[in-house]
Amino acid sequence: MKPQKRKVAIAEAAAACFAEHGYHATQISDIIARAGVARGTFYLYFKSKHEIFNAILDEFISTLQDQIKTIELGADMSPAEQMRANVERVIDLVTGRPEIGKFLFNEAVGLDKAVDERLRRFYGSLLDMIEKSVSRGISFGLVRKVDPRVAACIVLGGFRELLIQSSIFKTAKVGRKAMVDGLIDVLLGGLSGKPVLG
Amino acid sequence: MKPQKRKVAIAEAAAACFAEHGYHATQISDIIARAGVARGTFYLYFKSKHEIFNAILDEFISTLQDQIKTIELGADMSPAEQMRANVERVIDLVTGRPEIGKFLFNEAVGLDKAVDERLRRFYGSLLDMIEKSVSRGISFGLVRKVDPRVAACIVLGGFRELLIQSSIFKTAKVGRKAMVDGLIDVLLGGLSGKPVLG
Amino acid sequence: MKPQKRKVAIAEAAAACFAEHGYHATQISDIIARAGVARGTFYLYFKSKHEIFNAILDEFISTLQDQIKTIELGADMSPAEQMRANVERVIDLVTGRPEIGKFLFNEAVGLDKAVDERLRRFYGSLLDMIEKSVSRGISFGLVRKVDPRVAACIVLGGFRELLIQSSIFKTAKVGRKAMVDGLIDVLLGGLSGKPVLG
Amino acid sequence: MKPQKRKVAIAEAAAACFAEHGYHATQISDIIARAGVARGTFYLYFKSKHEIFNAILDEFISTLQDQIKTIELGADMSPAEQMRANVERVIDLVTGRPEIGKFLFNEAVGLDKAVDERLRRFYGSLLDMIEKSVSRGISFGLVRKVDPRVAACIVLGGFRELLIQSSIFKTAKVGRKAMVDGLIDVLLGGLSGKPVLG
DNA sequence: AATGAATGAGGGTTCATTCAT
DNA sequence: GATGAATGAACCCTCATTCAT
Repeated sequence: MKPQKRKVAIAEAAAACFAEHGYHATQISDIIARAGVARGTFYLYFKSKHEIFNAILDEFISTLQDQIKTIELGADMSPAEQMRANVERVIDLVTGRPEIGKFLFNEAVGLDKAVDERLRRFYGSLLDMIEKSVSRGISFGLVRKVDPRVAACIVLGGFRELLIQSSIFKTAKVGRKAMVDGLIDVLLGGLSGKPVLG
Repeated sequence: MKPQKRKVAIAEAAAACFAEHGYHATQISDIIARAGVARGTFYLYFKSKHEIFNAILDEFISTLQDQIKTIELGADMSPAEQMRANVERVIDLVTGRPEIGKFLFNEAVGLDKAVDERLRRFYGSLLDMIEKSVSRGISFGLVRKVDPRVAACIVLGGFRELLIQSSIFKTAKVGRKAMVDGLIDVLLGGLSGKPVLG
Repeated sequence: MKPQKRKVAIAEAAAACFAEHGYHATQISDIIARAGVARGTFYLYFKSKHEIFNAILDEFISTLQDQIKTIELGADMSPAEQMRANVERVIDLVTGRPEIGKFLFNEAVGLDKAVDERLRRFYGSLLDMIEKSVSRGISFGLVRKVDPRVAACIVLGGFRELLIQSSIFKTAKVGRKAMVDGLIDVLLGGLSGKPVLG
Repeated sequence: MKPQKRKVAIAEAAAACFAEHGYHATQISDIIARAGVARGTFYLYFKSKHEIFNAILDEFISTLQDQIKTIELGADMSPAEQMRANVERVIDLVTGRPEIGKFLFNEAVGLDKAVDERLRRFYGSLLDMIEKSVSRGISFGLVRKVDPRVAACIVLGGFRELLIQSSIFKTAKVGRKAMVDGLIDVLLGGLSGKPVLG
């Protein structure tokens, strides 16, 4: 097996272990057993348990990041269509590789200061992006006058919870289309039957 | 110091340590140093590190649970007022005792199967509660026809993210009133200026 | 309760615990629970776990010792009768207070150098006593010419094993009379139907 | 060093420590210091202190057991010769490896219920074996009519005590031949010059 | 590159003993 | 005398990492 292939195989084994049992409950023994390599081999490819975790985290963050495109106003698709496309890509990614969701939404939190900081920055950048889109939407009259930061939190948190419940925990039995439609419907249309706050 | 007081003191020290560094990074030595007791004293009050963590988790869950009342239709307050009161109580709790938020929103996830299951059930029950409220709201014409489960996820996840960002991470500099108003405004009124999806 | 009575009560509780679970498996908590006294009270009467064990051992050794009288030639009873009386007294003691047997035959061995040494000396003195009796018996023509030390070992070990099996483990279902008769019969008469070794 | 050799080396170090200081007084540190391995290495070969103790106990029991052959009537050697051969083999074993005697006669008693039970069963099976031999001896007229269970206890206990005193404690300075001859002489011929109890 | 035996720092827990009340 | 909360030294075991082959 080519070195690069072996490295990927080990990383995949590790990702599966981490996703299944979490960082601390995963031992190097689990990873090498799953990857079918010897203990020493593991350390030929990764300096430490910590390092492989971070490498996986990096890759998952950027993979997820890649699915999310900034919403442009003058593009081919309307902003709503762009938003829908973003949502669909993320849903498809997490549905297809649930370990990414487990990693980024569940396991990696509270592990250590550095990891926490990375995740915080990642979600912070998503929030900033959403906030900016909302602000621009407001200035173009596409979005109601709402607090952009608050709205961004709700969009991000709401979407994440929906993904966790439906794609990871499976407690919300919602199909892909229903998820996208429902998410957009609720976020854009709101819950109230009539205008709120006057 | 009375035994009960000492037990509380140790639990508080532990909660602070767990909130600050997470479960694994917290050593018994940290807890007893913070509580100012000897090693043996800790085990006089708690059987193990695991047990004290669970005890704290239990208490935090029920404290948080206590802030959330089922929304009744025929009560003194209107459903919207009841919802606002719930939101305010939770915000006040987490603002006043941020370690509760850290515990329930961050640290406790991915620790061990039993803890995960407990948190999942807790959030599951919140989701069920919200879902039911939404369903009832729909049947009474107070809420638009939306997917109640999807809506519940968005309400829960949106609220949680807002709390995390504003009360814990402080990246969203939003005051209490702005949080409540913003949350209710966005969730009930939606983002779109005009009706969406027809 | 009078101090002396309390001390005895604690010692009895300890003896029962030691006999039942052995030295190491017995915790101070077990002893005080059984004696119904507080932890501090225990240390008012005994300096340490070690000390109470030794005190009990001492008492048991001397109680057992008291049952064994040196066999005198010119006494009222014949040497055989004196031997029988010794055997009967020991059997009665161990049958009536099996914890003495457990202590002296089982638990106390291998605990620590000092205890081992005490037991060894105790058994050593018994061996010496028996050896002397055998030697005198030989010189008076009451006992065959045998190696007195070897004979002493066999007498002591044989008797002890019989006691252990019948009075403690109950694997040899032998009544008191059968024990005494059997022991004396085998030891004095030997197993062989005809003269051995020429 | 080959793994199997290392395992044996650790076991031997442990056996020496246990024989010298007993189970509880022996620390893992003692064993690994004696074996010249690191702490982790110990646990590579044995799951726990308890396990290595049991492993050694097992081996010693079966080694001892191997020296003792059932006495057959129609064999090449006479029953008396077979008995003598058994005795000689056991004496040689315990003399050559005194730690076996310490283990089986001393240390392992009162350690824990399971160990006690194992030893009890081991000695019980020896007793049964001896008892059967005595019974058969009686029915063939080779042995006097005695209580076979009582006789078995005396044979076993007498032999054990002789071994302890001569090969382990060295308080009975008896050579190998004197031990065998003395033991057989006393057990078969008895102490009394004339028939006892009629 | 690959292996897997060896390492040892580190942490959770126990329990005999002390001491203030 | 009596109490029982507090103490802390001691010890077993784990597991990420190393290194000789």
